[in-house]
Amino acid sequence: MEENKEALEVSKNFIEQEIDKDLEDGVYHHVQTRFPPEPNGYLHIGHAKSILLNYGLAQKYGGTFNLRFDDTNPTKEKEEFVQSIIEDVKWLGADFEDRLFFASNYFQKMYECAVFLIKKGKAFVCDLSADQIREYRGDFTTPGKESPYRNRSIEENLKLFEEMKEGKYQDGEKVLRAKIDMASPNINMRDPVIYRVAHNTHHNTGDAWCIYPMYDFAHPIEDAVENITHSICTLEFEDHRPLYDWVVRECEFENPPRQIEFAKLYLTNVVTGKRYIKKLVEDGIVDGWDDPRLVSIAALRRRGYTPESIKRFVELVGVSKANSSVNYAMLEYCIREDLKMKKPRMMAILDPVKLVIDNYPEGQTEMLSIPNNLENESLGERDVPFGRELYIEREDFMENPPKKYFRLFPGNEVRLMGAYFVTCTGCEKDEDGNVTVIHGTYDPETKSGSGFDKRKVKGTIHWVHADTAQQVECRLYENIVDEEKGKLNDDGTLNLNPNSLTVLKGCFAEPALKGAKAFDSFQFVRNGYFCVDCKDSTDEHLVFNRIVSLKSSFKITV
RNA sequence: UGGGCUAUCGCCAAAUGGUAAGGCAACGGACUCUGACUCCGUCAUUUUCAAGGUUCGAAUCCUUGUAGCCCAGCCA
Repeated sequence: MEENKEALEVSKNFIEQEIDKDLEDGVYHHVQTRFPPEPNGYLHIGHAKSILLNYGLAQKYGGTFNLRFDDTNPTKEKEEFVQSIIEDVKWLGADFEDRLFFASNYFQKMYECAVFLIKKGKAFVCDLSADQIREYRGDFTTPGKESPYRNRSIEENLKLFEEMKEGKYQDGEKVLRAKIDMASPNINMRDPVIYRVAHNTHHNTGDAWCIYPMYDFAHPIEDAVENITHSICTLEFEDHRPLYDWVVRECEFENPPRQIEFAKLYLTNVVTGKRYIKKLVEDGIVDGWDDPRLVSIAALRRRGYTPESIKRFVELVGVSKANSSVNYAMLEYCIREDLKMKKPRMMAILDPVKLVIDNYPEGQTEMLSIPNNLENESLGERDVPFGRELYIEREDFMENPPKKYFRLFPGNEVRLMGAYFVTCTGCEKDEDGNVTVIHGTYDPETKSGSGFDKRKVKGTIHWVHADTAQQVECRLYENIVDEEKGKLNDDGTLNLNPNSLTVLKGCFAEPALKGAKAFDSFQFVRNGYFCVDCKDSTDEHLVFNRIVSLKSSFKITV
């Protein structure tokens, strides 16, 4: 038993090892993490990794986790996104309690920090245009030139910055820059802009400010103000770490936070990246941010993924600094794992063909009690009507079967799931040779649950009762992108899957799904797990045994 | 091309100088009232990007290469 426990214990990831070290060395005495999204879009599976990682660390170390909106750029941010992000983070189970913060609520503090830097001679107001600043910055191989405004007096800088704040200048006319090192091999350290003028209405602060701090200046301050210990972000910010450290040092914060970077999550066969998702949504290629073909949190939720399955997925994937692309099959595995014990398994027929049981009394209907989930008795049973005429899956019958075909063919006996054994006696066809009706006979002795064991059958098929079945429309969703990492091709195109949405009409479901209004949209998961569209009213899942295959791709330009 | 980072099975990923975990996928086989699930087995020893070196011992240390990712926004 104890051995088992140990085997199950996952080894610590590199971030946890770093935290252990910090705690041992007394650098920090607690752990405080945060998830700091900019409210400029919907969250996706990649964010889930960050959210669950940060929340998980806080939990493991007995610390707390904040949700903070990094809303320092009024031109991109919207209230709509704030709401959706809050909803998604909560749904994932990352409990930030009452610690919901906005970077924009720290604008005064950031302003004071900027003034403090000016007074220390560490920041200056620069009149160079954006283009000029770029020229002065140099490039990878040539060092930058110092701005002619770099050596203004502290008094002048203070006055000018105050005027920037008061709205005396147009957008782009002046900026505040940190005074660091124009010759640094790290371009981020070449006197970076830390405040710009932007006469925009902010979703939170309205028109209170017309100067806004840049990420590199704002983020370390946000972290420090919230007493964050470990500021976890993605790899592309590694080059910014020296600047992060510069800001917290020069602003003289006590117990400054520490930035640690990890590799983003990429999934094969999907579009990650807000930019591409946005394009797909705006071009109407998908139906919205929660279209089940996407991997936004909202889409995954609608598609039937549970928070637990996503959490499990993130744990399985692990954390490292190596750029990698996780196989989509891993995500599917996680949802199958989660669903197979928790959800009832009901029957539906996607491609129906009638099966008539000729020796079953005409007009008779009986209710069969079928377990909702054989592996989890606590999910109970449901009543399913059974009668003379049923629908079964077209591919569960073959007139001339190949070897090892265990389902229905003339002379073969199979079990109707939860019901009786039925032997195929033949079929009717139309003039084109398509099967229209299959005939069979059943054996009353073989009723499910009766303990009948005189003979066995190799195949079991699902069915619905023709008279009482619900006619439904099924939407089969595949991933929208059929390409590694969901990234752009060299020619600026994305490979899309033409069969990402297949609408099947004339499908039938058992009556128990009657309340499942949203049955009009459900999702192929893998090896037959389908779920009803969870958007509106239900989260029922169905089980099936067919696989939909991918076909060739077409392209769109993004 | 300057700087930063990374490289371990088809895909993730452990191993912190002591003799290559685990999961996904795949493939066998058993079981089966869902061809699912479950179970059992196989899956890095001319082995850790390559080539040298140090060491009793190297994925781990050193040297020299190679490949990939990120950076020249008044975005985050």
